[in-house]
Amino acid sequence: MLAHELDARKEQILWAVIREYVARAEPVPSEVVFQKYPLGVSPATIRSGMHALTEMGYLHQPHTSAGRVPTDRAYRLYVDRLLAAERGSASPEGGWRLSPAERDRIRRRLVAREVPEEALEEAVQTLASLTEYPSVASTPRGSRRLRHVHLVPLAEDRALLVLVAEGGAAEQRVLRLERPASAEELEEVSRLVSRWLEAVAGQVQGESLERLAAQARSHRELLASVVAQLRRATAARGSVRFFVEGVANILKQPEFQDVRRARPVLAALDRQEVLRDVLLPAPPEVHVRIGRENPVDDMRDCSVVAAAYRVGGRAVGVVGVVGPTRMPYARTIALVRYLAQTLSETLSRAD
Amino acid sequence: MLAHELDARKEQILWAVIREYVARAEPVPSEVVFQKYPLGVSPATIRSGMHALTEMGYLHQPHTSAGRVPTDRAYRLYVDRLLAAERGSASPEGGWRLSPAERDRIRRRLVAREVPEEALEEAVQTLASLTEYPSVASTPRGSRRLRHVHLVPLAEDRALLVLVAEGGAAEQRVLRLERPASAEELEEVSRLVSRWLEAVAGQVQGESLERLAAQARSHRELLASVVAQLRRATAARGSVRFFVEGVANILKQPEFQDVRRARPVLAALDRQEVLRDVLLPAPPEVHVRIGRENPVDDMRDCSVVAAAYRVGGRAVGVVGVVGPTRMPYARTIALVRYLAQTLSETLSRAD
DNA sequence: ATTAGCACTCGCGAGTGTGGAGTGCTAGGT
DNA sequence: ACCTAGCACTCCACACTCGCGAGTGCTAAT
Repeated sequence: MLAHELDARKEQILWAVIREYVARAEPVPSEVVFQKYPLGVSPATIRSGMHALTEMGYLHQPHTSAGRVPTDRAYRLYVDRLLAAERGSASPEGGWRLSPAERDRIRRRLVAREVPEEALEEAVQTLASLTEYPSVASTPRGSRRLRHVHLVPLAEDRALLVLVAEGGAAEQRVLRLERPASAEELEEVSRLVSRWLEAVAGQVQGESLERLAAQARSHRELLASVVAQLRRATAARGSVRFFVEGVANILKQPEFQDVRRARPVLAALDRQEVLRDVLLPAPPEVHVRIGRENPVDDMRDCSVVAAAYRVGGRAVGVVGVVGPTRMPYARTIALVRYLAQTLSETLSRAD
Repeated sequence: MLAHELDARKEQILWAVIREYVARAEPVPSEVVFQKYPLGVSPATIRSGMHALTEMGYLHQPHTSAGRVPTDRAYRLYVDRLLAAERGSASPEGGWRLSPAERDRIRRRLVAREVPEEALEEAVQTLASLTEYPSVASTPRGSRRLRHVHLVPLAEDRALLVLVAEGGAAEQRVLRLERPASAEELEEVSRLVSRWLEAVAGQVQGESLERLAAQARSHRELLASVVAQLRRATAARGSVRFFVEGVANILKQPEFQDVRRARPVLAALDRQEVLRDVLLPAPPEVHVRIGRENPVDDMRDCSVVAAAYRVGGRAVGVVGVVGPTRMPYARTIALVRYLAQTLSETLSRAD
């Protein structure tokens, strides 16, 4: 930690190297910075700045006669500045505005997706095609509070159990009946359970469910099945699945031309538990994880940009992309943020 | 087509080259065949046989001083023989028996998956881990015949529309109500629509739905929403999604070490419409598509082994794997077949 | 018809040389 | 004190050669 503060010139040089490297994917020499970025000083001076930045850990030099490459640390500083600048002013200096055309494209693809799954699928597809990175979304984590249940007769030996959660999300389970039940009986049990759910304010817990089962002897078997399914359902509601799209995009990136680099990343994207670790601890605002900041070692060459989406004001899931650390952060952040926001609106409307 | 019939020796040589190439992933020289496969003739004779097979289009020689590689045509012949042999006898010569341990592993992972989605997810995961190839399953194509519907009150302005299809599969949609409806009204409309569905034997078509809407003036708006959702739902029921798992596996294969070869395949696996083309026309029995037999050009270096799974006797979806053409077909076929069968049982039981 | 022997071809990896890119340093200028 | 031009130095990337080894196809012998 030689110097936390970079003087103005070093910062200019650093920004230049980052921008240039993001575009070229190759080490950036002083000459290029000199020509493309009007810093008003000669290549030699730029070199000396780059030298200092290298010692400070912001730049890396693959070998003696190579240009410089930004480190994770450089990107981190850059992104922090970016986000700070955005918060600072309405029309931020370092910010990025999506073109109206793109905004429109996103909106169009997401409106009128009634079924949440479809909306999510559409969302990751859109994100993957706009960013050209693998894109991921988690399924909404439903409220664990159930509001009421409904039993719908299907056949003599089967009924459909409809669970309605707080917020209106519904879910269904097929119930096998040990002995045939009349429509009236089903109706009665539905009402019984629903009333009870209201009574305990929707908080369903194992033991209380047992008590309920014990209470109503007359419908013993039927209630037992319902309880069993309720328990499974509440357990399952905690679990999250992921929609992933565009994994092949990662192979377009020059840094992943070597299969040995690409495979760990692709393998990680295949594993649900990895996605959980990488994506889920995303705070409501846009979140950026750069290189080794990722909790999974296989992702050390990647950055994750993610944002939570909301249903009815509550953050219930996450959308994001996984790309190389060399990434146009401003644009990616803007895209992910806008997509999360649009998705939130879509889902809140449908639900 | 110089000779459709291969004499016994040529066939022996061809089988040897195939088996050896599947194991080594490198061109097979006559010497290796001579040492590992007791054909009772010298390398020189084997060479002459290989030469003939090359002219017949069953083997390929990458360059002058290289061994031989099987062509698509060779694999096709091999697989045809394999399947024919299986049909011929109970304990087939070229057949492959899964070990009891593996059968057990498959069964264990699939039993007691109530929700079809979970079962499919589990199925592709299992298949991917056993074969080490990308694995795919299509969601069950539901019957388009609806049996009855149920409206469940959610809030003042919303109701849940539960659609029950022939066979018992159910599906739900959230209905927004333009004006509040009483529980009784919902009940009445449910019954109305259901009765009508029975009347037309569950065959729902656009125009008839219109007529229905016209009939019952008293619930005009409510019916209109229901009809709209019904139409969407029947449209959606035709659509199929795919579960894909283990795509990174393809990068383990030596033939896909070059990103330029791997990318088209991974990109194809990302595209739903490609999966549709490649997988869906699978007849009930196990189906094998080798190399250029695939309808998609990007898959020309791959083979697809797929089998339909059934619910209640009706083939409703497909599971399969995508691997290199160099593939242990006997084992892969056995795995896919057994998995499809087990999945069928699981789903038929749950549904 | 099969086989041993052999000449021939071709791919592959090691080793080498060279051009060029980009730096770091230093001496001199403002 | 800071900047810059010039230059020596380092090291990579690429091309080129060379020789080895692998595996074949042919031929002549059985």
